[in-house]
Amino acid sequence: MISIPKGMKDILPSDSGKWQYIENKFRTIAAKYGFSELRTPMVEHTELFARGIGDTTDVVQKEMYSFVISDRSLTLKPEGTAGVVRSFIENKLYAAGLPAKYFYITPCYRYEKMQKGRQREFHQFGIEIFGSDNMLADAEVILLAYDFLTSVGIDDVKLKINSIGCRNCRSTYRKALQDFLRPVYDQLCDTCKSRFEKNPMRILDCKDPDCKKLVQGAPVMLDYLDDDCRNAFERLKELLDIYGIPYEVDPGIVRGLDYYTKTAFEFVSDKLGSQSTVCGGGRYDHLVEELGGPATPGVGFGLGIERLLLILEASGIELPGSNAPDVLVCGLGASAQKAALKLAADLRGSGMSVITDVMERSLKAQMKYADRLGARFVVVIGEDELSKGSAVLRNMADSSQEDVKLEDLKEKLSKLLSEIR
RNA sequence: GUGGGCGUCGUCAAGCGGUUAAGACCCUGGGUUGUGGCUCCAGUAUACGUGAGUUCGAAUCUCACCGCCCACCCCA
Repeated sequence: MISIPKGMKDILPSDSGKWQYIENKFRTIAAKYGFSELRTPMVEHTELFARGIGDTTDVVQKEMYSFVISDRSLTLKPEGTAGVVRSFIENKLYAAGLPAKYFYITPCYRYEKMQKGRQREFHQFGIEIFGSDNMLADAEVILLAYDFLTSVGIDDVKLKINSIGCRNCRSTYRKALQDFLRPVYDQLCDTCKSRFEKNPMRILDCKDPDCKKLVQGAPVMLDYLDDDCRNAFERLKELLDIYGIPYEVDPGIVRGLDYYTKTAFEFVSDKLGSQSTVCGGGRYDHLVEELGGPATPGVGFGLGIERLLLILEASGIELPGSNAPDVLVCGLGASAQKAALKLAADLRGSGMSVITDVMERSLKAQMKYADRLGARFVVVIGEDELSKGSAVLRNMADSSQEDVKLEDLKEKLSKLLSEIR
């Protein structure tokens, strides 16, 4: 047997309804806020991610699905934003006027070790707003995510926000933090030693008890923001209050992708094991420019669909979206079968979901079949009914049944079905 | 890259040195009623991850490999 590659997951028929529901919900909400879908290819030039995400990040250094074909190095997208930015620039979408608002739904690929809430192929949807450096844009991005999560019934995720400043404040802060830690460098744990140069802000978040002690009293990013960035952060908090979105300031939020500036945020859940982030995003004021476009600020989020489903499941939230047919039509005997098949086609024509048996099994077996599929009604046509020009209509929910004239059946059924829905 | 746990019918799950390797669910057929869900009867399976080793004897013990899961790291 050839099995699925590690880290990949089939989305089985028993689950695909949930996926469709989630995707539709997101499309609907995104449209409500004026976002349009932008679809970009699965594969981009490796360089796009190296420059966009940052070539010192873990994602780029060791997690990309890259391959060389015909002397070009290509990579399966590890996240959604870079491709959208590339397309925005390449198609000169900025010329159509700003702000520009897009959403996407896409698989992503990262070569990592599997664990709860983490796969090598995973699915993400997200939004981006280009052209606004105003916190109204950041707040709208967060609002949309919040609106979405609430609308699918999730009410216990926490929003954590932070500002990691612009380039200027960040480099002064970085220095200050390194200066603070340098005297105790030798006492840091091994991972933190390697973080010291690469990503010193992560040291603040280390779980090692020794490191925790050592970072006591360390400088805090928020104290190093320049006036502009501090005002922006205050403004963002104000706007979140206006929208009535609860949040908590967490100076430990440091997005792992290099392109972020100022606003960084995460929606976290305690139902995800150690991968607690279900949605993450922030502002990236230089990404468009760095990738060769006109200086254009941007802000957006990405939300992990698998993680969302994990939360929903752990919360006992049932999603609508069953594939149960409306009716099973059963014909007993050759001429009744003929009538049944015609009837089924007719009913489908009027929009109902109709099953007929394709194994010519007994009535009893077909009833079981209907039950297993969750069919709401069964129509039985036997020789008796056929000669009377009628059929038996059975309601599976309450086991009631009645004779109905064939010509009245369609109308009767659609009436009953509309009552149920 | 580093740790820890686990691999028995399609699924769940007993068995822990000698068993015809339980049981339940699912599935199929049938009884009560041309008719499901409840009930009763019957039926179907090449199930001990792979390979070595220990032993008179291994699903049970040892080792290796493979696979799955979880955690570190990182992130959606």
